[in-house]
Amino acid sequence: MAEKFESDLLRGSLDLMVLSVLASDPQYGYSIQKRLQEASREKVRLPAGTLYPLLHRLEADLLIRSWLDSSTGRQRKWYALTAKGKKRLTAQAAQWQQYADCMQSLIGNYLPAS
Amino acid sequence: MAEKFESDLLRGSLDLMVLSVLASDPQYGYSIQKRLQEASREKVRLPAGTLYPLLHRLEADLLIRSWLDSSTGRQRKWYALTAKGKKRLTAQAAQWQQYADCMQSLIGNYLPAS
DNA sequence: AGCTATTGTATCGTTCGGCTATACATAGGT
DNA sequence: ACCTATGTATAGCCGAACGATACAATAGCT
Repeated sequence: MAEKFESDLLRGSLDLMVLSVLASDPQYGYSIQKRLQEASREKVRLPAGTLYPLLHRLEADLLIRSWLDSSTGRQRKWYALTAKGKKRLTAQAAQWQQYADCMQSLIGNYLPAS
Repeated sequence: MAEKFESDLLRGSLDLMVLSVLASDPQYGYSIQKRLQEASREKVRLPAGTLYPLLHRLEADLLIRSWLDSSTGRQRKWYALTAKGKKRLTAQAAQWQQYADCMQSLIGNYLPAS
């Protein structure tokens, strides 16, 4: 129970996960981490060394934008989806769906009876 | 149409794909390549530089075993699942299903109307 | 006979993302 | 005083997927 997914499984999907978390409302790094953790029932636990470089990449690609909030004593860096990011989210989600369908048809026979 | 999946999406799933292709009957490298290509409707096209190292890894892990067939003039290297490989296949398939469910719940809202 | 595409296996070096380890700082509880 | 949780960040390692390249036998065409 609560054993993490293999790292390589996440590869190529983490961007999509983070974009989807940011879709509903702005978040800061740590809250993204917690949300993902919660939404996946502890199966996705992004180490800081994964999360922050990822956010920097997304921002460099203009998929998200950020601003600092120092008003709360503890400094937080908030992130929000850009228009480009929203487009990317729907595009990536659609592609992921196709990919999942493909995998499903390949491995369907070897899945435990549901 | 027939545009390939991004490489990173495949990452961590390729092992599973190949194992599933080998589950029904033994195959040689080139036939695996073609089967996967066909089963995915051209969306998965494994380059030789990906496929052969992958097969060597699986064999080193004792998930598959191989033998040469030189009787047909053109030399082929056949691969078959080992008992360990079969177990790995079902385990990986189950894990993938969980992962897919997790992704689904995350991105479900941003999927095009089905 | 010569040419080309397909079949078939293999390795080298590059690229790039996720990870561990490390660093630093504030807040709250005991 | 100490420890945990919160919060952001970087450096360096590791390993898988890839493009390029190599080599060889076969099939089909003209």
